[in-house]
Amino acid sequence: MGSARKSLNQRIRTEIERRIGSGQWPPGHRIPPEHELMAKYDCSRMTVSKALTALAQAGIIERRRRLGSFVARQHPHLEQVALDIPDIPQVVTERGFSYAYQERLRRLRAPVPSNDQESHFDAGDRVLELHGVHLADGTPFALESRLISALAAPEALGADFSATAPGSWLLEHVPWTRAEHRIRAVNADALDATLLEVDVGAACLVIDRRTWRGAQPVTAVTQAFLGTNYDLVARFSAGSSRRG
Amino acid sequence: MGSARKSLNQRIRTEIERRIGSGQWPPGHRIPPEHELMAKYDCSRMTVSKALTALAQAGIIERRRRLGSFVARQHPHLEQVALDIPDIPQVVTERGFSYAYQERLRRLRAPVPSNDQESHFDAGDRVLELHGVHLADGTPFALESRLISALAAPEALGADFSATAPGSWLLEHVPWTRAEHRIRAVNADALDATLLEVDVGAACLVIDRRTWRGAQPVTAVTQAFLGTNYDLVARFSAGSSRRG
DNA sequence: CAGTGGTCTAGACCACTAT
DNA sequence: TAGTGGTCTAGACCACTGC
Repeated sequence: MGSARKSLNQRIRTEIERRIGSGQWPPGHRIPPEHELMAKYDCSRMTVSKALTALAQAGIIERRRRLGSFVARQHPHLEQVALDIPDIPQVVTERGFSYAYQERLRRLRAPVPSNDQESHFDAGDRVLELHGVHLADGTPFALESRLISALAAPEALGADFSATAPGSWLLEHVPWTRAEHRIRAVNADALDATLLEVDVGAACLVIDRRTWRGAQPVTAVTQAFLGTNYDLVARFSAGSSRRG
Repeated sequence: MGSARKSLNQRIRTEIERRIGSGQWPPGHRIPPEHELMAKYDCSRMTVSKALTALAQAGIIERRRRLGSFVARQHPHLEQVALDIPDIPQVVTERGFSYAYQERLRRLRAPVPSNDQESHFDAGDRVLELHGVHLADGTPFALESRLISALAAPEALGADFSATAPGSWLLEHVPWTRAEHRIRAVNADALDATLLEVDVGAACLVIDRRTWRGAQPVTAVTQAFLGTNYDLVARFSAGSSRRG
């Protein structure tokens, strides 16, 4: 791939990653200490340190005082990969279909603390409850039931979601800072089956998402996709953890 | 919440994150330039730079020469969250059950290029095909069918997987550097249902995983969980992207 | 041109920990 | 005690880009 147009600390990082990726430096292998790398690359300690610190933050190496730096024995990414959470209108459009959101229910009510999906809302809060169907060329693509905090997003109460689906609207108006997701597989019940136009019992992929803005709960949403319609994709590449 | 025991650059980072998380600095807001932060915290530019660089790498702010640093308008994490991929023996053990892997099939064969899950293997390669059941206290917990490249892991051919499940064995012997995952929902077919001891048609969460070591394909595995048995969990917190 | 970030230097002091 | 990483300083030069 490319070359030269990188900073020195980036080149040091890349070279170490290459040795690890090729197996030349197996898990547990000791990486030369900073002063050796300083000599090898003829640079200051800060530069070496920047490269090694980045590798440590990415979980590729482990650094221990007095002992040195080592190729990580346990890939932390083993259990953590980047998951793409779908923006449904975007997914539908990318597949070449026309997208539409069909609202089925809208009401303002108090949150029910005993319900898992809404237990994070303030007792004094009110939530806008929205049920709807995401359509691709007029055919049901996914079901959505959502709660929006009136405290976090008062403008949502009067918003029109026929042009912009609630999820997209929220992203623009109330960006979140924290999110939790759960991914499940369920058999479609009678209502699901009717709305999705599938047989009762069909396997559906369900995503539960809850978001916060700081400490303030923003939304809780459950989206159901027909199993044969949609897969989630996740991946991990050592070295390009972000900005890839 | 802890305090004091943090480095200065960490405290600067945390304070900026707090202002962003609270909405005090909304998306698009300009963050004070480095020289102002140097004065405010009475420190050198390197220290301020370290804090801001970390925030930029986490996607929380965007930095542009001549213009300054700004709170990111579009959360890159919107569509990317950290997903925990389960290590099945660990999950079972954590739930307080005894774990066992029961091998159902083992054979060496050529990869079938037309099959999606094995198309990444070299035509000249041979794959060890393994089918098995993960048991929790003797009860089926998950099904697994796996292919292991003989080129990447020749020692696997003679390995005994009764003590260590194939996945765990591979982690120790042939760490991967790249992985791809697909998550689906399917209805259990007759065989699945028999092995998992559930009704035909029960919704199952299926994870397809393919891994590489550098350019060398290592393994392809499909794991099926009973929908009511297991949920995947993913989350994102701005600011504690790792190590958290 | 001037203001900003990107990177680097050549030191320094401290914390930690195997020996 | 000695070797290692963690952090910081007080500068420096350069690249980029809006004015």
